[in-house]
Amino acid sequence: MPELPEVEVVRRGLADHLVGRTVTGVEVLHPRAARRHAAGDADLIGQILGATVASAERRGKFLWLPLVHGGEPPGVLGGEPPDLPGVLGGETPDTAVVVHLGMSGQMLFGEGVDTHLRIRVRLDDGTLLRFVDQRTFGGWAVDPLVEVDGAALPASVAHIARDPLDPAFDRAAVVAAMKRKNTEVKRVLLDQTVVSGIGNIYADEALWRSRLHGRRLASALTRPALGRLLDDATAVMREALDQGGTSFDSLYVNVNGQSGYFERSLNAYGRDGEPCRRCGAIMRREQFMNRGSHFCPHCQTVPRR
DNA sequence: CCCCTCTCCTGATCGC
DNA sequence: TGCGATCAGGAGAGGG
Repeated sequence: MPELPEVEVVRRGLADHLVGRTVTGVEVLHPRAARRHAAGDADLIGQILGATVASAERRGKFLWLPLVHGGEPPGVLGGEPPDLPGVLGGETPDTAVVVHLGMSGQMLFGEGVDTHLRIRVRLDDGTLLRFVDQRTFGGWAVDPLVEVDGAALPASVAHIARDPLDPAFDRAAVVAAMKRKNTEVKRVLLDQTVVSGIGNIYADEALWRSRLHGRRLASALTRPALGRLLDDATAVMREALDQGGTSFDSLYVNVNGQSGYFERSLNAYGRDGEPCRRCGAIMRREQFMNRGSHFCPHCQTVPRR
């Protein structure tokens, strides 16, 4: 399940391979991959074809590729990277391809035969970019870029809060927003309009580190406790990103398991029935929000309610 | 506005 | 061996 660290690994790979490249071919092979593009497959293709990728951006779990359209390819044909981020050949992008990996999406470079190939893009240097997605929860769309709070965001990403790795992330404001929520704290961690990038795995890990049960009410926790929880979520995602750099190939993220990180470093997710690494109590799993929640019943006491 | 439930999808796995 | 049921969950639509 790609959450912030896995998506950031993908973003870096896209930045390395796509910036300055011009799209010479696009095929949409499965209608669900373009369902978020309201104007339809043909329009999506038309907006990407011939465009040049200016950069590779991310907020939370959303990726996007700002596009420069028309005319001369920018002066990077000799391989010179653009020196102004987000600006290529003097043009400012006003649209972007938004990519969400959903549950199982992968962005892969090179020729390949994939059962779940959804979109293929040919680039001006001859390479092929493949969007492969088994469960089809992911997809692509082309959106106008809009300015929100000093950031240029695709319209469909405008409602997503900054993530903890964003230099402009406002920790105090997020803690205050968490405190205002009259709902269980795990819901708040997963609410991408409060803080983005955290999914089910890192929510469980952060709650374990903070010794909090996810069903505790956010509004009943102290601001310092909420701050520590946010810091724990940030730390676990940073550590995962660090390990992602070594245990994942930068372009071939295995979202279905078997990475070094998932084998070694998870303390909560998927460890039900095993001893807590802190106290030895047997970890438990319960249903919450139609998904699994993993916790230590000794370290993370269940609220009465 | 706020909160919460449901739905989309397909491969792996399990029990009979 | 086959087959149906269950499970996994990000995000948004829609209900209360």
